Amino acid sequence: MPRASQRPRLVDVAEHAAVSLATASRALAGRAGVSAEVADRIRQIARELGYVANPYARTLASGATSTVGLIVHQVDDPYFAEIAAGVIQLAAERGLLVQICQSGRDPGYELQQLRHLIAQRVGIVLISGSGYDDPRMESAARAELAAFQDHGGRAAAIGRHALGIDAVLPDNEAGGFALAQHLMDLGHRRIAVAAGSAGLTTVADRLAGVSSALRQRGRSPADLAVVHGDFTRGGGRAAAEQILNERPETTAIIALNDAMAMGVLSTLRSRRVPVPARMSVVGFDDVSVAADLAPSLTTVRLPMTEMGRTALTLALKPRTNRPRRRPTGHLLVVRDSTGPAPRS
Amino acid sequence: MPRASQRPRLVDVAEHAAVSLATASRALAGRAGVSAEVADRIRQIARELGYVANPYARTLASGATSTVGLIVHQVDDPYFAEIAAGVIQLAAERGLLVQICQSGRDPGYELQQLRHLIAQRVGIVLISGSGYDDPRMESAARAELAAFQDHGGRAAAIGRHALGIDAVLPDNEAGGFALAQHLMDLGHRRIAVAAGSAGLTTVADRLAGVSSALRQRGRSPADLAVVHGDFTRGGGRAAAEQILNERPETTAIIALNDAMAMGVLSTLRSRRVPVPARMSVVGFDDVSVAADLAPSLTTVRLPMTEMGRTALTLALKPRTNRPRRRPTGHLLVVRDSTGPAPRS
DNA sequence: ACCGGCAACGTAAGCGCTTACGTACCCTAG
DNA sequence: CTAGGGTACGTAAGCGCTTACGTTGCCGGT
Repeated sequence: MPRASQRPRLVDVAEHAAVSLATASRALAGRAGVSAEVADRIRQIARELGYVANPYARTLASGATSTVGLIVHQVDDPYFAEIAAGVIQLAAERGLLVQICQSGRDPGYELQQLRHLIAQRVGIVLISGSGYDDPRMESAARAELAAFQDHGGRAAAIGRHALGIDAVLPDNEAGGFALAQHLMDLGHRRIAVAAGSAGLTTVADRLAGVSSALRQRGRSPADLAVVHGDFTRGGGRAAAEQILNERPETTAIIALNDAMAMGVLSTLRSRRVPVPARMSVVGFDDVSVAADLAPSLTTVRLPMTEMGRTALTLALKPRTNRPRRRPTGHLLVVRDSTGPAPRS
Repeated sequence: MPRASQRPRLVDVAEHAAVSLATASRALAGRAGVSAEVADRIRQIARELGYVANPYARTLASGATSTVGLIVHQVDDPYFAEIAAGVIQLAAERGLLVQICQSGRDPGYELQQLRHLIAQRVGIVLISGSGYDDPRMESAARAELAAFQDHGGRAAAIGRHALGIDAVLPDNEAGGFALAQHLMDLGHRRIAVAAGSAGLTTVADRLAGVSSALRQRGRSPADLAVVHGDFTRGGGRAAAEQILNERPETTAIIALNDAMAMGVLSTLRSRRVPVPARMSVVGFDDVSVAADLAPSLTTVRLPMTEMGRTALTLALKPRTNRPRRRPTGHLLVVRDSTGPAPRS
């Protein structure tokens, strides 16, 4: 069989430079054992020939992969898109390649994708999205990742903490707390929450923050009307419908992410409920469109792109005994979707 | 050096089945030359062992890659995110892995990414985004892709046509035509265009459609106020400012993509120009948020996710002599951002 | 003068697959 | 009964790298 590719190989470089394969390899890897002049000559020749190492051969020989696998729920969800953008940016700077997978918010499928990535021998796994409450799935993923790491793989999570790996974590609870506080400061007493699926840890955490803000003001979290949907615009629309129908006295809706907040705004608009005059709305994440909505959305900003970069940075560092947790900042961004509670 | 990975290898499977490497390989590849019973036994054992072929070894040996490289301008731009989602979906169904790169709208960097992907020996290259007017870059990319295809690589473009490879192409001209026609039907005579960078073929095509609609109504395209920015919300905001300042008589703005339309709406809102009462606005693409904006956006729908899938499908098919062009449908979606021209 | 040691290179053994080619065996036709 | 041919395997040669280990030559120290 003839050689498949016509690209120059390391032997070609070595021959041109009249050195052995080993020397050429060392020179290009910048490893010791080659005199400076020879190394320069080899590098020069490699450049002239347009030589780029075959990553398949390299990985096979060395066992060290340079590709990172990224699992997101959905790439066309702005939250994940921004995270992915961060990962891809940094990977490009480092000369790494990113293989991306969608889990479609399905824990079973996510586990399958994780296994697939590992089977494909990626060197680094980055997993984003909310953790699942389902102890089965979560511990299966945890086991998979532990085995992966034991064999030299690197892994980091973005926004989830129960996987036993390094994680970049926003303070979801403090964010929820800030949102609830902001609304109470504006005089709102009848607050409803448009929450994502009940099984997500992110939902639980953000909700806990809201509850604790209520408690701090001497109010019972039981007063809170919590409606679960999914973390999408459609979920937000449905949640808003339910809130308007079942809790007409509500004056403020906390959507636990921006996608849901957009759905909530959409429903309020079609029901002709003025925002914020009659109803205040807040979101969470501050995806980039949030500022351009009408009205612009009050929300908690998470640095998604940076979170992506940080996760990769973390995974690139030498592993520590115990998984590291890198907190991210968050910031309440007050815009036009919130205002004083209406006097009724 | 010890074996890096502890994963089962093909030899392990072969030994368990008491057959040779070659037989095991043939059985798992489903190739002829193995009796049915033996093949079944081998497959069974592989399953029990959790054997998954090492793609690095396989690619090195066979020369056939199973990874597809995807180049987009920016993953966190909804237009590209939806295309990427389509590609990733279909790739997952086919067991392929997607390596994704961002070009950041920079033709030079895009070319670099293209070279990088090819150097990384991907089997398929999918390139999206608008073509560039810069003949240097475009023909360099063209040459790179031609060489890639000559060595057995597969390539397809999404929304650009000058690369000499298979392409999935929306009818940008017809879309522009439909938008202009819609506005003229509503009585608008002072129309401005918030266009993307002048060097993009997509911009030229959409603009040509607008012009030809004007000509069809006996009006001169020279009347059109065309402002160039870039295909982002910021570009849209700036364009709208300029239009309001320099062409106050304008009653309708055609933004050549939805991102710009969002920027235009944002500026109009802050300048307190009622939409559509005083100004109509249209976009292009119909990204998923378009329907949830306030007012919801009249735009031309492009099936982005499907375009991504189609491009991969095209690249997967055996190559033809001449590059194929697969058109995509488009649809004028009339929503609340357009209305009759104000009587002044 | 001799020897230990180090720097600079070469040799060759893999990494885990695919696949061309060789071989044993059985079946059928002459 | 044997030649011919097909089927079902096994053998082994790579794919293009990395890297452990060997070899050479030169230096300084005693």
